[in-house]
Parts: sequence; structure tokens; C-alpha cells
Amino acid sequence: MASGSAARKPAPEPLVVLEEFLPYRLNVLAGLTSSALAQIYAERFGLSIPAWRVIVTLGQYECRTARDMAPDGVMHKSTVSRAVSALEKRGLVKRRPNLDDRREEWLALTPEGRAIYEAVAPEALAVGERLLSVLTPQEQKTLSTLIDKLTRQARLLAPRDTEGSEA
Amino acid sequence: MASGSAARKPAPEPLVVLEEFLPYRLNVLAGLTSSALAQIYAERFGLSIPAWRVIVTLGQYECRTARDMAPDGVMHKSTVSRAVSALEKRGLVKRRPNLDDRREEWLALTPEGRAIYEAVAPEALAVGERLLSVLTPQEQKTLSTLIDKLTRQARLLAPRDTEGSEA
DNA sequence: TTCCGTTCGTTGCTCATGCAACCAATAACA
DNA sequence: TGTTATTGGTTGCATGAGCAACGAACGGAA
Repeated sequence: MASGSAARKPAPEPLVVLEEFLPYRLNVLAGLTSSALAQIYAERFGLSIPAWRVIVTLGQYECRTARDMAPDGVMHKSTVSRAVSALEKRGLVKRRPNLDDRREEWLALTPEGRAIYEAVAPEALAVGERLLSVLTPQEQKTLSTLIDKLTRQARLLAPRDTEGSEA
Repeated sequence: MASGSAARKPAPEPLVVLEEFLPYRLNVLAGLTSSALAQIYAERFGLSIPAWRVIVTLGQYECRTARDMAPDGVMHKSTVSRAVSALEKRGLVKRRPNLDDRREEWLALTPEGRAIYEAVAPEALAVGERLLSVLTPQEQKTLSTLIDKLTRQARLLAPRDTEGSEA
């Protein structure tokens, strides 16, 4: 049929509507929330996002190696390495050699690091809460489930591998 | 694994559990999907994410200005500017001055640009579909609603201002 | 007209990030 | 024992993004 050869104003046929495209919408949402959080991390405490993740992880587990910082390869080795270096230089993190395997090092928060952790964490949580406050508890639970499902699937689709840690 | 004697002490009191923290999970998910898509954009067509967004937007609307590329300030002016320059240099986008307002320019896909659009779009959509395939239609609808609610809220919490595009 | 405030878009600078190459230590195996 | 393959972690390099400062063009007001 006449597939509209006329060059008129409306586009021939939009194959993708960006505002409805899931990956785009996820990116926008994630970007906005990052932006909201980065304001706290960066402006108030001088932490980058990787640094924040390291701090939180160490706050959770007390003692881990650099490799454990990116459980699913979310952060790059180099990203973690640099974040840890910076934190060590600021005296927020200390390293201790692991004598059982001298390739790796144990990481832990210093008292100063823990102090920052205890200062940032509640504020970050508050942002998370404020975000979720527009959802009912039931919706929150649903969201959590959906994110998990999608993340699992996304991990299958993404190249993201070639780097040690597989599921 | 090093079955070492190293004590993996539970931390005093974990204030934040990263794996349960919504912004973190959103970031991970968005990162994974971006990664999956970037593989198509980049490896197969040499497009960056901003470039892809420009192409898709022009594929949708035929003719827009650079400012319209970031409707909600998702991309920075400079990001759009550079993406457009690169695309123009590759002959995928053409500019025409807007005689009514010579500050801005009309942008449109060239035939070559449209060809790439028509090649990439279906593949990108396919990735989106494959992602969503783990959700039931009902879940997909729910997800869409939740994302919208969260995005609206996140936009209130994020600084994201001082830049042209208002609310 | 001229002056001022605003908006569209570009560009220089800086820094964060990803990749890949690399070192050191361990593991696997002949 | 030596020899090779893997793994934890660092670093050089190049690319990418944000910020801010800038130039150009418009709108409004005298």
C-alpha cells in the first residue's frame, strides 16, 4: 500500500517511543535518585558513589577484600581500587595484609570512617524512605520483587562477564 | 576460596544493607540494562547512549531542536551538543537554521541516519522485550505505574534545577 | 534605537570511568 | 620441582560527562 512517501511533519513511523522504553525510563529514574543521593555523598561528605558503596559495605561487614566490594561486578576492579586508595588516603579505611593469601588485603573502616558511615547512612536511608513514601507498603513489596526479576534477567542479557565472579 | 582463619565478623550494627537499598538496586538494574543495550549501540553501530537518544528522538519527531533532546534535563546541554556534532560529522543528522529564531537549529535524520535508526530500533526494542519477558503483562503494567510514581517523586528530591528546562 | 536580562548552543577544563596491560601471589599439574 | 594458568589488585591511557564561562540571538523596556 501507499506507505506514505510524502514527507510531512509527523515522523513516518516511530518505531520506538523513548518515554515508554523501559531501559530509558530505568535510566532516568536511577539517574535522578543518584543525583539526589550524590548531593549528600559529595557535597556534605566528599564521597563519590563508589566510595560510598565501599563505606557502606565495610559498615555492613566490618572486614572484606576489595573484590567483595563488587559482588556482582557492578563496580569495576579499577573503580574499587581507586575508591579504596582515596579512602585510605583520607584515613577512613585501613588495609591489613591477609597472611593466608598475600594477594589480597583485608579492608576495614577506621574509627573516622565509621563515624562518617554513621553520619551518612541515616541521611541516605532518609532519601530512600522519602522516595518510597509515594508507594504503599504493598507496592513497595511488589516493586522489590519486580526489580529482582528484572535484575536477574538483565544479568543474563548483559555482557558484564569475562570478569571472574560469575553467579 | 581461602578457607582461612580470617574472621568475617558481623559488623556492630549495619545501618544500611546495600543490597536492599532501593537507589542502589535501581542503579544496578539500570546499569545492567544500559550495558546490554550499549553493546548494540556501540559495537554494532558505533553509537554512544546520548547519540542513540538523539537518533531515537529524531526518529520519533522528525524535526526537533537540540534543547528538545533532553525534555526533563536527563541529558546535559553539552552532552547533546557533542552527540549532535558527532552525528552530523558522520552524516547521520543534518541541521537547518531556524529562521524564526536563529539561536536554535532544526535537527533531522538524514536518509543514512534513518537507515541506522531503522536498523537499531528493532534490536533495541527486542532487548527491552526480552527484559520484560520475565514479567506478566499485569506486572509490566504495574511496573510502569511504579516507575512513574517514583520518577515524579525523585524529580522533586533531586537538585536537577538551575538549568533551563523547568519542572 | 540602546541597554539589560534570558535563552540556545558550543567549547575548554577537569575529573571520573572503563579497558587493557601488568605485577605479584596462588593453584593446578606434569 | 618447574611450568603454566588463574586470580587479586594497581596503573597508564583514552574516552566520556559535567561544570562553568562564553558568544550569539531574542524579548522587553525606556
